[in-house]
Amino acid sequence: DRARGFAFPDWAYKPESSPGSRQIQLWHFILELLRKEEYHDVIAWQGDYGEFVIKDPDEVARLWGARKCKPQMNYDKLSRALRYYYNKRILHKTKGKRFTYKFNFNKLVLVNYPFIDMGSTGSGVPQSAPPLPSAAGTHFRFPPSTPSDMLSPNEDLRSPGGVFSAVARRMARGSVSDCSDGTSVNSEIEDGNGGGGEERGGERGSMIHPRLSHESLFRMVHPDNLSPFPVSPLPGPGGAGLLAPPQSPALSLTPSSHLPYTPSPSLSPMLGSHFSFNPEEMKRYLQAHHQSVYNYHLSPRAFLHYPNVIIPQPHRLAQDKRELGERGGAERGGERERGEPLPHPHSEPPHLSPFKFKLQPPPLGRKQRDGSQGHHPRQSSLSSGSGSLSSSGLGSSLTGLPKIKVEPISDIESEEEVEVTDISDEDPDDRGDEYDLFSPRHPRPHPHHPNGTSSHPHPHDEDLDEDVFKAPAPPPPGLLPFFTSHPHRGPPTLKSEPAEPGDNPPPQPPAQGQTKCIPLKLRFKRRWSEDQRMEAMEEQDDKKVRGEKERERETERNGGMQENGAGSAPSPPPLGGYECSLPLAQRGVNQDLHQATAQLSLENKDC
DNA sequence: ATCGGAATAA
DNA sequence: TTATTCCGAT
Repeated sequence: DRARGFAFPDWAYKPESSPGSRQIQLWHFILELLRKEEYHDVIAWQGDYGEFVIKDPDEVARLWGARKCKPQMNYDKLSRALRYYYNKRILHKTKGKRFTYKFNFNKLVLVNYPFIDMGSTGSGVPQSAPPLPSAAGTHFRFPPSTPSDMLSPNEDLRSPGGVFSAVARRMARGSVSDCSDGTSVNSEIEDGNGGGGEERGGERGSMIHPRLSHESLFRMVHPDNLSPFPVSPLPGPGGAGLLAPPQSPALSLTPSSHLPYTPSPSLSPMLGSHFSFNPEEMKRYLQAHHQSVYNYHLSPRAFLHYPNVIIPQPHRLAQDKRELGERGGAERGGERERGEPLPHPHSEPPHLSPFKFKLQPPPLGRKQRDGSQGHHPRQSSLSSGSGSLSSSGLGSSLTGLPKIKVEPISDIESEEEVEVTDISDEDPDDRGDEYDLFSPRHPRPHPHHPNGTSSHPHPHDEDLDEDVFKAPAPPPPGLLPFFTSHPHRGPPTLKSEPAEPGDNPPPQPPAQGQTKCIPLKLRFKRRWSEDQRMEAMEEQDDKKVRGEKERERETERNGGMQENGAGSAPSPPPLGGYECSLPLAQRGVNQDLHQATAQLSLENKDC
């Protein structure tokens, strides 16, 4: 079964119709390659955070083809697949840079996947490298009776030899090359017997906790065994250790900040109620980002996995700021703030920018879809001063809503395009489970950002990445008003139902401006560029806040927690000097590459 | 190079 | 559903 032999956790595989068959997805594969030094001449992190360059498109294609047993694979095809990620917002293209794409790692990832270690070990890793999942972090403590028991007390979790390294090593085998579906070939993980072996020899010796199973560890991180993040476990080359290469030094909440990385989102509340973390930090972190979280309709459910995490409530930044200042220390654990949803800070009431809604044929083959629909409105477009969406029938019918594509009429930039996808046909329960919350499959954008100034994509577009979003929990049936036009003018805005004081976490706050409701039954897909602009704005705000409290925070940081200062390399001087150091052991690298490739061929023999 | 529609596969 | 394949457009 899959239980024992996966190179990647389940979520990394696309569920295939056929039960036993799951295949690695391209982006995981890419991440995989990016992790391995052997392939650094083929593909490597480079440039901004999350950015990577395919140095040898043909080779990458070849490798991909090998993995998928598609000998006819070429870059043209591969790139098409990559382009499909654009709308999924897993990737986007770095314009102007050949063969350069950018992963969508971002703060949302952090919010959703706090276990990702934002720290760094200081190894010469490119800024563009993503953070690694890690049990690291000083705030993190393994509860007794968890796999942590198996860890030596002194083990520095952050080090390459840390838990995740072990996990990763275990998970890693055979991941680079098999035409398998993850059900068969990769089953040698636990015992390290199988075909992989590439770096196994080296790893073997350093294997720290042989008894830790991927599963157990994984569950530690993710109760449901659903990792949101590419814990893609490719063991690093040789004994170097798998964490060696891609440690990201640079995942900061505010990329433009001078801080190497932000204080603590690295706190890793991964153990459910067992973990410990600095509430203050977490709070700050969350507060700094909840806005965007909400804007992106991240369901508070996402936090269910982290009981101690205060579910962010919509606040105004200024307010947050104040609050932060006030509460110096103690935290009331699970208490939540209940703030009035406020407009997005930087919402400008721009002139109305009409959208036109392209109705898209609803996906066929869905239950209620066919039979019940009186069918979608036939308007191909409509202008909306505000909330005209309701006229689309959204307000009255929860089902049978057509897919609509929203795009600003006035804006030539196709990047402003917004797509609204109806999901009314989905079973609300489907999204109920947390898995979905982490699922990369359901991009959700939000209303067009009013900010008109940032319409031109800067060449140096800040690397404000977005992540993939998940639809929020559906509101109690029957309570859905939907789009309500707001008295104010402004771009069409969506409104969400005010939270029921009771149990249901508050739905999304306005994404912006005097925005309102977002039909919970809608999912949005939007291009990054727009998100980025949006994020950029938020970043500004963050920075503002940060700046004012910088000193204070500095103090807190040092006092309240050691971050990664203690155990391992102090804040590494990470940035810079990676690309330059790339052409290091060209020889060795190539050798490794050959080796790997050879092995690849070997393992693929059964294609 | 890059993009994305269309048809199709698994 | 996620690619794969093909391909015309930019």
